[in-house]
Amino acid sequence: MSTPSKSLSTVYDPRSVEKRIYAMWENGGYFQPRADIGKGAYSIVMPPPNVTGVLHLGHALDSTLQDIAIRYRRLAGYSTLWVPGTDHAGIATQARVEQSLKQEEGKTRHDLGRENFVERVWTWKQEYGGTITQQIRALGASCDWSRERFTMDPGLSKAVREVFVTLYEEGLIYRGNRIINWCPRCSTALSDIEVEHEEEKGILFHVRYPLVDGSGALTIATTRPETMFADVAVAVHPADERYQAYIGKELRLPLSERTIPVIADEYVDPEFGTGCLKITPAHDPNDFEVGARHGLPMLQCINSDGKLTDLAGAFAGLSREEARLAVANALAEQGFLVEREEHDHAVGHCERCGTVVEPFLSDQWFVKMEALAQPALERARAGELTFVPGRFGRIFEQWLENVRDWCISRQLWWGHRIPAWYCDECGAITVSRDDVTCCSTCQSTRVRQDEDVLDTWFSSALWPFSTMGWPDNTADLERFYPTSTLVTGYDILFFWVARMVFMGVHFTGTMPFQTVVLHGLVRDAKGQKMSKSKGNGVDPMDVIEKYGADALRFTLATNTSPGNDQRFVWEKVEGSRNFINKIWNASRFVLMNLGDDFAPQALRVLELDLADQWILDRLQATIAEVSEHLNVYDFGEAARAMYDFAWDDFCDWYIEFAKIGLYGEDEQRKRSVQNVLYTVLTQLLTLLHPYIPFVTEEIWQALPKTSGALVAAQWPEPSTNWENADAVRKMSLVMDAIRAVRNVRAELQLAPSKSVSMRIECDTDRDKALFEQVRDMIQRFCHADDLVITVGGTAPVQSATQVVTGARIHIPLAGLIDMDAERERLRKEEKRLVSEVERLEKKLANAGFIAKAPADVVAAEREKLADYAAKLVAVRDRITSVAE
RNA sequence: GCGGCUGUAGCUCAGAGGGAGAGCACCACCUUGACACGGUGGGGGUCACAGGUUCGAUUCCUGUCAGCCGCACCA
Repeated sequence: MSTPSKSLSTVYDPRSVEKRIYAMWENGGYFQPRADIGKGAYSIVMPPPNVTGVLHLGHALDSTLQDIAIRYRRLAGYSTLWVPGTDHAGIATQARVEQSLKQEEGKTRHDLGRENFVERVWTWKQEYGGTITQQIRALGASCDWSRERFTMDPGLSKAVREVFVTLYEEGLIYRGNRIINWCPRCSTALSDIEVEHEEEKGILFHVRYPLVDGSGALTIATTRPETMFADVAVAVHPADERYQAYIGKELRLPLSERTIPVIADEYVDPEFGTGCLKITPAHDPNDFEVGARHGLPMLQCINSDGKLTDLAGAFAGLSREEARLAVANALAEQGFLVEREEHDHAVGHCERCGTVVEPFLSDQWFVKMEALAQPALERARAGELTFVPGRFGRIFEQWLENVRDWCISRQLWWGHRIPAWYCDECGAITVSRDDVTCCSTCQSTRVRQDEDVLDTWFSSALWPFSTMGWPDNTADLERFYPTSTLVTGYDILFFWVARMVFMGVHFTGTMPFQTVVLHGLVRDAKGQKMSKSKGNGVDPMDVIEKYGADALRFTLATNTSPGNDQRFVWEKVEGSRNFINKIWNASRFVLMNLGDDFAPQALRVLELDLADQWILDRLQATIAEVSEHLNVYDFGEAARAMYDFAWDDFCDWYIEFAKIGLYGEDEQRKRSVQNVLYTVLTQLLTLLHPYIPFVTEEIWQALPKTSGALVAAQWPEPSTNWENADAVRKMSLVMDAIRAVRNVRAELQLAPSKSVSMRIECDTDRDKALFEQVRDMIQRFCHADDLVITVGGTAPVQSATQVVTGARIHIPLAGLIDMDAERERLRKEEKRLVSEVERLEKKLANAGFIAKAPADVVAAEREKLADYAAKLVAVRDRITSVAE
């Protein structure tokens, strides 16, 4: 094992560390829930990525946030379980295997046959299924791989069957001939939410349909003239005076010899188009309803492959797109086309392949939503589910209030085959938990199983409990279900979260999780969505390769704010890498200064000096702040608190203060500082561990007397013993003084290496005592070889002067100082102070403010005014004494 | 049409009813015994606009404008 030490590189190298550390954790069983229940159970199920997919930044963000939540609870003493797994991703996986089949062998799945094809997909899964889980490991995810699940595992398949059959028996799953969303390219039905609507420019064709009796014509308006061969009526609004006389008459459908009736239906909007609506029940969901109301026939003129049927006569065989033009032209030639009007409308596209979705009449299986949505809704409204951020709760409820039945059958081969068998003898349907060999009605053995499989989201909806062994009553289910938190992107709120909720409520009687944390998308540097087609994607594995997993994690977690998108910028990763390197080097510093014989001891308050007291106060405040943010899943804010403490307070200030004690002669002082350094570092590493687990573990392993692994260490408690407002107040004065001197040095261009003399004139003996106490710090930080501290007195004219609370700091610079510049600087300072004083005087002169503002606010403002006023007096004095 | 998000420094973004913040970029200085993936100092913002509530608003409310996103869609 490499140890950070003097002999080692000053730059942390994640590549030499991460694999080894991960293997140590995984082989050590650290990711499995501890046996003793400790503070209680805390569990998360991982949103299962596509088994044959590769990791993208969205997964990386999602996994990082989950890992932070899990590692935090593990350190805090909970028995934690994070269940990983993958999803069979029906359409995507099938499409990929079909593609390779085509490329390599020039075959289609139909050439292979169902059984062989499915076997081929399983082989594919064996071969590529491990990629993404390996990538999740590379990220450092502390999930329990011994419990890894796949949606098509026997256990989970059993759960799917149980749910399907139960819902069928309850009448909540039914088979029906209805209009569904059909993707002609994927050749399967889709649910409503798998359709993406996009605004497109279209044409509204006005077409004249002549009356059979020759007494005139009605003009309908349609964007889809190619569907007119399946028209079965023209509808007008019953109250539309223009068309009263036409209701009940027959029209002759142009381009075909059929006649269709004019009907009246409230659905028609008289204001739109011509007020006459052609009714095509098999090709439009609204027309389907109208047709059903009026008992109209359902004719189909477009097939499942998107081409026109024989019903279209001469147009049969054309694609939908070709037919639209051809039909419009034919209508124009024959004088039926009255007008072409530009018309913007939203067109549905297949979420997966982008093909325009066809409303298609077919036999499909549906989940009846009302009975499932209602109880879920009631529980959500009763506050049984917490959303972070809260606004998603309303969006979630609105969706559940309006859901329509869920089409769950897919015309694919890869997935959970629908457990329904049709009898060729009597036509009955047998739905069963076990495979069926004979009809449950007539006992015939001439039964065949439904060809379709279930929507992948059907099995995902059961994930929180199916992964735990449901429907069996397992120990895990008992202990870890319902789960504590679900972390996922807001983009699958409806697809996944909502469905888990109603399935969980229905089948387990409880919400499947208590809290849902929704994060945003990771976009590219310009704010655009990353996509393969745009080629703007960033591979997380490249980031890990170049900067380490910790840097990637820290970048993603730091730049997240609840529910909002973030942009991926390489410079941010660089910043994270730099921070990690800073931690590494601060640790090296501590290690090389502890000495070989170091044994941590309890801190003895009396031995602590001001800087020690200050850093411990800051530490406990940081612990409290980080814990509070993590408790409410505010990952970004927690990270910021740690970053500021680590870099500013610990590295920039405390380590520099510590050097005084460390390099001094006082052995006891030295021990004391070593103990403080050790305490702060170990606790800081623990705080940081959920975000940057690798580097913190690596350092932890090198620290003396740390037993075991950091992954299983203890989260620090903020200790009230370390609260020390007095030390903080004093230190902030000291730091102000140091900054003031640095400022003078920089402005007067005094090289840092050039030492100076200093004279601090205090207002009171108390102030003098304070500066005497921190004399070493001031001299070291200001590089002052000579420091005089007095009460009152007069400084030489040839000095640069800074005024701080309670004192004036003079740096005598006879001959070196441009007094004109110094006077200018003082006047600038005077101006600043005057404006502050005026602002506060105005505020305090306001009677309303004095009367109504809280007393402590008024007091604080008065104190500020007094401070500024005193400084102003001092600055003016100085201006007078340096006047020419 | 309904609903939501965003608008703060050149860039990317935090923040909060009471003196405008960070990182990066920029300028100047510094090889000080953890770190140049570093240190010190500095410049830079009417917190989109207009009203309202309040002693006090960049923060809360309403509206406007701009950008983005859901949901529902009338052919």
